[in-house]
Amino acid sequence: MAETVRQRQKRQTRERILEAARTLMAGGRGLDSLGLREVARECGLAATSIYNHFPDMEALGLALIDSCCFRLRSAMEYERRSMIEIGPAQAVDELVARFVRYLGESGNDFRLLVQQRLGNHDRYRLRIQRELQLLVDELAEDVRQAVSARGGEAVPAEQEAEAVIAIMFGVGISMLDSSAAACRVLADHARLQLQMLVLGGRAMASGKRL
Amino acid sequence: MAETVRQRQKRQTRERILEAARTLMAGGRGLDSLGLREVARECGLAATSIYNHFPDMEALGLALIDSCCFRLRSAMEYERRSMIEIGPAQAVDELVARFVRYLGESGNDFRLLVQQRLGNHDRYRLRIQRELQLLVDELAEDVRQAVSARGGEAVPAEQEAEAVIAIMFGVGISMLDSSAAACRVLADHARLQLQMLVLGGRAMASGKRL
DNA sequence: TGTACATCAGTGAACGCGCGTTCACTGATGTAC
DNA sequence: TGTACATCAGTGAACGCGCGTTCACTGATGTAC
Repeated sequence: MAETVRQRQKRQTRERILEAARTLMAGGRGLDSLGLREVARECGLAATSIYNHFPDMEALGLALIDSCCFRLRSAMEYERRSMIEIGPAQAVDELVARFVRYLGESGNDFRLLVQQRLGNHDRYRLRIQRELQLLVDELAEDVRQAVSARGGEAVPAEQEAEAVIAIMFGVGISMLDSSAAACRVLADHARLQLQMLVLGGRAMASGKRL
Repeated sequence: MAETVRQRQKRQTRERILEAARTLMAGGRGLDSLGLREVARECGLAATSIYNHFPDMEALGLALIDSCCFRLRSAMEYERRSMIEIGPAQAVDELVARFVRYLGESGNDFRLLVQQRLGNHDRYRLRIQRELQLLVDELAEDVRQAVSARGGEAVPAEQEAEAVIAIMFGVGISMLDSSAAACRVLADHARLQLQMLVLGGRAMASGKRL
């Protein structure tokens, strides 16, 4: 059955609430300090109306985290598709370029996720950890596929993927506070660091050790 | 002139306040949500007494951040000394071992620092960014010295150091939520990832490209 | 050394404020006949 | 199609509570003579 007017309005209001919360988190505030009345004010609702959409503030926070996870996942999943076809050098460039684009569009999401990954709220934290692990797993799988498709030696793919994410996130965090010019420099850093890592993965796969 | 009784007591109370604040931050709460009365309760003082030591809550937060930075710096600075003398393989092991020990002793410090690095409070954030940059700079300098002492080729030291810190922090964050057994596995990951990176740095220094 | 005064860490009451949540209510939308 | 009733998103007042900060005060410690 088609959505009734009431259902549509309710859905739209819910989206307005989440969008308002997302707006308020810009600037790096902790999710701890997000206030119900503040969210209501931001989206032009009475404070109590929020309770028609979320049973309490915790549920609102979780929904916000979920939407951030979804956007991160979408951005990076699209990315990983193309990685198999192009070579490792281009793959690194693509990966960085897309991550930079994601940060430009959803930098505050990223900030929120990394922040809450360390927060005291178990459900938020577990949700984010799971999401990031999926990211690593998918990247590792792609590394495996890409390498085997090109007939290369086996590399420690899972470790390489983990390090790739760590390096990108590290640079990403620095980018959040940087000007556009500084971001370009940081993106160069990320590319170089990832190249270094991938070279090391190859070396290790062909038996080299420190 | 020697410290008077009053001065000593004041200093000790100040330390008690900071220690109480530090205790309360265990478990990953945001610094945003740390309350004055809560801190006072934790260290057995009247709430208003805090104002004899810190002009406001912001100053208390900043002092707390400072003490966390100091402990991180001390832990890692001691580490870096020995890096020049031993080889790269042992240096990686040492680095990871000391970082793991630091996390064991001051895991909550680390959590707080990484969290506030993304916070909305400019002074906190800048202080932490500066501290981490110093860590990277010192590590880069050591990489340069160690490599040149052993007659190796020039490696992109600054980039390597940045990636080393990113990888260690990434693993460190995962360790915060992990059992002792899982931590040992994660430490293995860190070692492998760092070895991979250093191998890649060497390859890159000798002209290899992707 | 003893005394009189100054300093100042710590106290408890009070301030105005915004918090999350509950409640009874309104009125537009949906539904059954 | 028209009507009578049910649903439920949104409202505004009210709750108890803890917040950061101020203030005048106490009494132990420090200092000058």
